[in-house]
Amino acid sequence: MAEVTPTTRDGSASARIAEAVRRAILSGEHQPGERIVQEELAERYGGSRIPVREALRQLESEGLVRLVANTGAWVQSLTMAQCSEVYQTRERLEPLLLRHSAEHLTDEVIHTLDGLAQKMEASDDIEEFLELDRQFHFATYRAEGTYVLRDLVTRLWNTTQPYRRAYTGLVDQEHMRIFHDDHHMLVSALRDGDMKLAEQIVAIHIRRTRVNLERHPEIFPDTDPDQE
Amino acid sequence: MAEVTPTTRDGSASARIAEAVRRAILSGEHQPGERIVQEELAERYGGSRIPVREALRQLESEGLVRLVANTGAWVQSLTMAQCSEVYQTRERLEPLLLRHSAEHLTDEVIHTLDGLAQKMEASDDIEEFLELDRQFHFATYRAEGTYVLRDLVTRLWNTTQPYRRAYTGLVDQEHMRIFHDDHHMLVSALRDGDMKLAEQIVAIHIRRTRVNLERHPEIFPDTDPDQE
DNA sequence: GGTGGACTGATTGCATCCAGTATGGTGCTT
DNA sequence: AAGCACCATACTGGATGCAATCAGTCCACC
Repeated sequence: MAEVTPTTRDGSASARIAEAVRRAILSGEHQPGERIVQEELAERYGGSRIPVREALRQLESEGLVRLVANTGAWVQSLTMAQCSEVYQTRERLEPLLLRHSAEHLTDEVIHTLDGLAQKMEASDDIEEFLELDRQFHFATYRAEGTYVLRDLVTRLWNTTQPYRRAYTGLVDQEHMRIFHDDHHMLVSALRDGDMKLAEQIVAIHIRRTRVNLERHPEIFPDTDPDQE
Repeated sequence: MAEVTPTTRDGSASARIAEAVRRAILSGEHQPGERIVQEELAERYGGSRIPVREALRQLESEGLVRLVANTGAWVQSLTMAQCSEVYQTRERLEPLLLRHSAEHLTDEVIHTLDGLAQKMEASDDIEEFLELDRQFHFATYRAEGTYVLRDLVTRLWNTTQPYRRAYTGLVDQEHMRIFHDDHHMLVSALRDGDMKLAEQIVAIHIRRTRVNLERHPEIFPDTDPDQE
């Protein structure tokens, strides 16, 4: 999986564990709402509970894990409203990030994008599809120099990953067709260097996905047990 | 100081320390680039280094602290480019947050806003000014139910606080006049229920501050020692 | 039979202790 | 005198162990 880590600066155990748990959550190995026991992670990744706890703190700050004092940790689950909120945030931020990336989108990058878009269209495996989709969009986000915005967007993608997975399993041919069309249109706009259009396409693409997600309340938890 | 905590869910030592250090950074007690020694914090807040380390991990994730493995922790410092990036992000997000808050902006809230705007105009103390400014804007952000977006905005405010402080000390009468006018116009638009205008004012207000900040490169660190 | 309370097992939170690593200073070499 | 290597010190990273807290269960009582 690519582009999963928002902010890792050291190679210590706690960072390693944070990365591993993050991947486990994003890959669907740990489902939203699932309990996380410190000692299990410690044993699994070979260490004591100390680095595990630090990793969980970090993941909590990233919105992937929910900690309750003296009680435990759970994989964060979002209500539909919260998920929608994240998507609305992405609608605003990703066009901005794309704009910052404009100068780095060389012919070579665009060629890669084209390849990814086609490969995605040929894919019939959900996990592969999700991974390609992620690679595609982040390939367009190459803003360099500073990383605040890309980190932010990465986190937003991460927190909504489980619902993207659930939704992808439900989507019909017609919507999938439109989804792929968006990608091809984006590649085309970028090839023409029409950044204004590209930004609009990204915003619409995200919004389209959000609206579709909102049509499937069944993939979200029924009640929202006061998880602030 | 109000509205400082983005995501605190427990009352344990590590959460208490995180809160205290966060406040110390935001209040200017700890300057960007300043070294943070775990043991000093442990002694100061009464505890061992374990909860201190967890607190630092959390603050790192919030962008207030920078950790380097086996070396130490520093108060995060931003380059001008990074600071500008945060402001551009705010330009996109705060109007969205304001829109979500619309239904909660009762007459009473607007009266409070008006009071804050006037009090700010009368203030000649930088710290008081900064605090009032924060209170003013967050009083307009009352979106309830979900908190992702408000947490995000809180974090963005937090990471740029030191530079807002430095800039406030430099600003001249003319710019200050415009700054206050923005606030009064915002109150007026909210009073009229003209949310579209209100959103525009917020965006312009943030952009104006960003542009002014960019005119003062001297408040940012000269070099940017590869702090990713 | 249902409800309330006490107990027990499991798990978290934290402190102490030890090992590993980076930094700064000193002395030696060229 | 300048540069380099080495060493000592201070700090961080992690493991173990103990106290505190929560959840789930069983039993008594209504």
